[in-house]
Amino acid sequence: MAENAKPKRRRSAGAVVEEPALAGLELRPPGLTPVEQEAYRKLIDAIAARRLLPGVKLVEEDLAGIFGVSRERIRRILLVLSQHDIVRLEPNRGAYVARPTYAECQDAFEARLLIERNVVRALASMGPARRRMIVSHLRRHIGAESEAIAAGDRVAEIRLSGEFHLKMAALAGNQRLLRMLQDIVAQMSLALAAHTHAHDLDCSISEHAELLDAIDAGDLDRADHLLAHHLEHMEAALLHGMHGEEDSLAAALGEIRSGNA
Amino acid sequence: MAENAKPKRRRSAGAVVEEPALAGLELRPPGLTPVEQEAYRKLIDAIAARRLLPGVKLVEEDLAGIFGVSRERIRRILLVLSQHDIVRLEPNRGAYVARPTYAECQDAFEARLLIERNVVRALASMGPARRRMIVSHLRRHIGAESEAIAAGDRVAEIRLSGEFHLKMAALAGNQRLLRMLQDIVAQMSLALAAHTHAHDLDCSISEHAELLDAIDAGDLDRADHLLAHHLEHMEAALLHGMHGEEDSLAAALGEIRSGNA
DNA sequence: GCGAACCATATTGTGCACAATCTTGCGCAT
DNA sequence: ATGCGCAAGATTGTGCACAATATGGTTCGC
Repeated sequence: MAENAKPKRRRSAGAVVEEPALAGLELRPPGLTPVEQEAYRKLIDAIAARRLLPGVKLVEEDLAGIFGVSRERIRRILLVLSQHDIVRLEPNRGAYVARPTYAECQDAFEARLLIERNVVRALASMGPARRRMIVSHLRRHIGAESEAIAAGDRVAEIRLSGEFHLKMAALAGNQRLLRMLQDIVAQMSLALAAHTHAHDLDCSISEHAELLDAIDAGDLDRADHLLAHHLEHMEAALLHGMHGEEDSLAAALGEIRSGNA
Repeated sequence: MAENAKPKRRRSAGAVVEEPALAGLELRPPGLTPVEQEAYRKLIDAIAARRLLPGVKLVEEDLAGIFGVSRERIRRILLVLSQHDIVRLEPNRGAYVARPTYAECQDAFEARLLIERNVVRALASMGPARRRMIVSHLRRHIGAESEAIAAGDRVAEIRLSGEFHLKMAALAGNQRLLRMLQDIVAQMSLALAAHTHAHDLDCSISEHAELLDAIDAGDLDRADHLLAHHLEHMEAALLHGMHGEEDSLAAALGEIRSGNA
């Protein structure tokens, strides 16, 4: 009687089911109607897949037309996105896909390392049964990553690579840390798109597999070490790509890559 | 020529100045006009000072009258607050000050411990000169806390106690971690208000002083240990207060303490 | 007397119209 | 030819009016 009003859902998102902890992965910003959440998710997807690049102007009326909703709804969505540092709102000028600065990236990396180390530690120190469950799920995910690479599907590869980290966080069970990481991953995706030219090394899949092995074995130190390496790898690549261009002419010229449609 | 457009600011907020890193303390949600940010800040202040209790209904028109702005502005502010889990927006029912659940508090505590340990570690491992600067600032803050206690100003005491932690984060220099902690502290303030009856031990000031001594001495391990103790102290008190009442009759009855004006 | 449907009121949700602001392109003077 | 100013168009910002929904009390039927 006094239970929640969500009797029978689950088993609707296709492949990602059977594991309740993964339910938190779905983006559900509060205060938005289902229709708005849909559009919100599509925007985030577009960013994760690099279809929306940093600096692109998001014209309200255009978005309204694309998603088939009114301009005020778009307006609310943009406001929410701005709270998560995914969109930059300039007064009287409009909304732009965020272009993270050097300092922001450094901060984000520090936060990410902090969160993910905690996540991996949590996973690796769970009971054997639960750990087996988790590892099995993540191995399947890596399988999907491999397929995407084999098929040459660059977009899917990028998306799945980021999702791997989010799935780990979801499985660790802390909703708050998961949401923090979601924001960070999105921002990092933007930073990589903006400042990295050869983004061949977003996330090497072999490192994912090794990390998973360590978790499987319950080897805390090794898992921690591998993760730290993995992330510092990314950080070095990104921060190197950004080195010196920040707030400089190059960054300004980089803004050219706007252009709608 | 290619520098930022912030030539000479600073030195405007009265007592809290002379330290650039503390500038990040001021709440500035993006996408809100200055007028809206003002109202936003007042709402957060009211929550930090326990003048706004969890579960209280926030009627749009009332707030509009109080702050002297239009209803649509209030609407935007509430949407932003909902993104930070400070306000719960129920469709067609209205906005309510959030009442964190047991699970949310656990997650928040884990995140908080993670962030603050990193903050304290960062502070304690800074160079001697910088460390002296920081410690001096924080000691002055503790002085203010003492005064509030001596004067019997309960409201100021609560506010300053929470602010101590935020100042440490601000001085550590990571903006993103700071903002995360701001959200967590606000939520925790709500949780304490909602579920703790004798909230005499929000934060004991002597623990702040001890922690600061350890940072001053550059004693990483001791600082880390003291912080962990300090927070676990709080956690135990809160989670004990909440034990069993979650989603139960008690929680439902607790909603009675609404009443506007 | 009890319960259920109904209506009045209060509150939130949404679309629209217009105001404010920025951008762009043109023309004019130097 | 170059730079300045101005006007037209495009885009964002805001208030208002009305629709949709929830709430609480009342009345009617059993």
